[in-house]
This record gives sequence, structure tokens and C-alpha cells, in this order.
Amino acid sequence: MPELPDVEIFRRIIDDTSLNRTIERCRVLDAGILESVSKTKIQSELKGNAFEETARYGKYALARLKKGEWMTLHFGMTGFVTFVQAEDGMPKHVRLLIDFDGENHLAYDCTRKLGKIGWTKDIDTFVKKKKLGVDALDVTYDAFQKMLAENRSGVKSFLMKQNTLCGIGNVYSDEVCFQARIHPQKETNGLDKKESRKLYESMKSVLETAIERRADPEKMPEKFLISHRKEDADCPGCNGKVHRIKISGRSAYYCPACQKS
DNA sequence: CGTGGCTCCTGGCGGC
DNA sequence: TGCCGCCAGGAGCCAC
Repeated sequence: MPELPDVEIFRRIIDDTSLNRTIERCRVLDAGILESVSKTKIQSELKGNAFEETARYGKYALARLKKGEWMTLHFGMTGFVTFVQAEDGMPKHVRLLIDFDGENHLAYDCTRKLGKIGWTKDIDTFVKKKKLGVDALDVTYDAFQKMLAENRSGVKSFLMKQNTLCGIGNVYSDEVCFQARIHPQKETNGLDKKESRKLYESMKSVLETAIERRADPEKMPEKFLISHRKEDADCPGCNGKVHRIKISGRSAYYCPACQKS
């Protein structure tokens, strides 16, 4: 699930449920998901502390503690956070559980353990260490155009490369290409002014729309490709069929009729 | 600098 | 029902 829109929703979940609550305990149920922080350290830092603020950068959610630093959350392919109250059921693959008072919890669940929870003193340090590019929702058109010109990759690969532009993954890169009606393998430095502009506008509107719809694939507009990600599915833009190809090892879906190369 | 392959993990699905 | 291979919305590493 977790690309920029999904992570933004997770950030809001933390924001809406977990700020300014005293943390009674942090339970690390699988230390394998920890990165740049030990089990003892995260447990002692969180105990008696409280989250005061959240942020998102690319596909990372961050939560700042009252006393001190930031906890960083990455979700891999299968991670999510959810606020769990006494009467709710616990999700199936909780790897880290934060206990507040009154049987309220913030649970980090990650089936495939490809996500990571870490620690940083501030966001700038974190962004530098991870070599992240500019967030896809913050990039200006001028900067975006410059990146397109300086790159020699296909459009989809460009959109997914986190150290240039960050936040977009496999699904939304397909969606952006589709909305812009640009072939995913078209070279970025071969785009004309009009195409660059359209790609930029499509990127912004796809991400904003997805956030408005709470990143729920079932609530996306009918003209979105997202629910047609299947070989030979009907194209939501014409009467053609969706194709699947491999681009850098990942499945890419597009409509050859709408997105000419 | 760019792409392709392999790796870390677990689980769902379709085919036999 | 069981087993097998393939696939899955991420990303780091290495070879070419």
C-alpha cells in the first residue's frame, strides 16, 4: 500500500489519535523491524513520553516526542499503523505496539517485515542520511523540469527514484503516467514543454486526489487506472485494453492506445 | 549514470 | 487437500 498518499493518511491517523497521550509502554514484538535504534533505546525513550507533532517526507512518517527526538516509520510493501482501543481486535502482524493509558494503543503492523522503524534527531538529518530527493508534493515546476532534463531514464523510473523525487512508488507512477497520457518508458529528456507540464500537473492532482480519497483504491475516480491494474483489463480512458510490462523488475500497467510511445 | 538481477520477508492465489 | 511457482503498492546492493 504505502506510497505518499497512504503514508499521509497514516500520518493523519497518528495526528488524530495519538498526540499528547502519555506513553505507558512500548512493546517491540519483532526487533527485526528496528533500524538505527535498539530495542532498549526505543523502549526507554518512549516510556513516560508523548508524541507532540507529526510530519511526512516522501514515504516516511515521522513523529516527534515531547522530550527530544523523532521516531521514523517506513512501511515497506505491507506496513500500516492503526489506533486500537480495548474493544477492537488487534491486527495480525503487529511488530511494534505503543500502549497509552486506558487500553488505547498505536499499532505498527507489517506482514512482510520490509518496513522499518528508526530514530533521528531532526528531519533534515534524516533526509540527508537517506539521500532523499524533494517531496513530490513540494517540488516546484521549475525544479521538476530541471530534473526531467537532467535525467536519462524513462518517465516511470524517474518518478519512482526516491533520491530525485520522493514519495511515488509503483502504483502511483503508473497512475501519473496514465493521467498525463505519457508512455511509462518515454525518456524524460525527450518530453516537450507541454508534456512536462502535463506530467507535473498530473502528478500533483493524482497525489492530491488520492489523499482526499484517503488512499482507498475503491474510492478513486472512475477515470483512474488504479482499479484496472490487470493484464487485459478495460482501459478507463478508451475502449482499449490495459497492458502489463516489466520496468526495472516491477509490473507496470498502461494503455498502449492512450499512452503512445 | 542507467538498468537488471538478487536479496530481505510473508502470504494469497491459481494450477496440477 | 497438498505442493509449487508466481506474484505482491519497497529498497539496498552489486555487476555490467
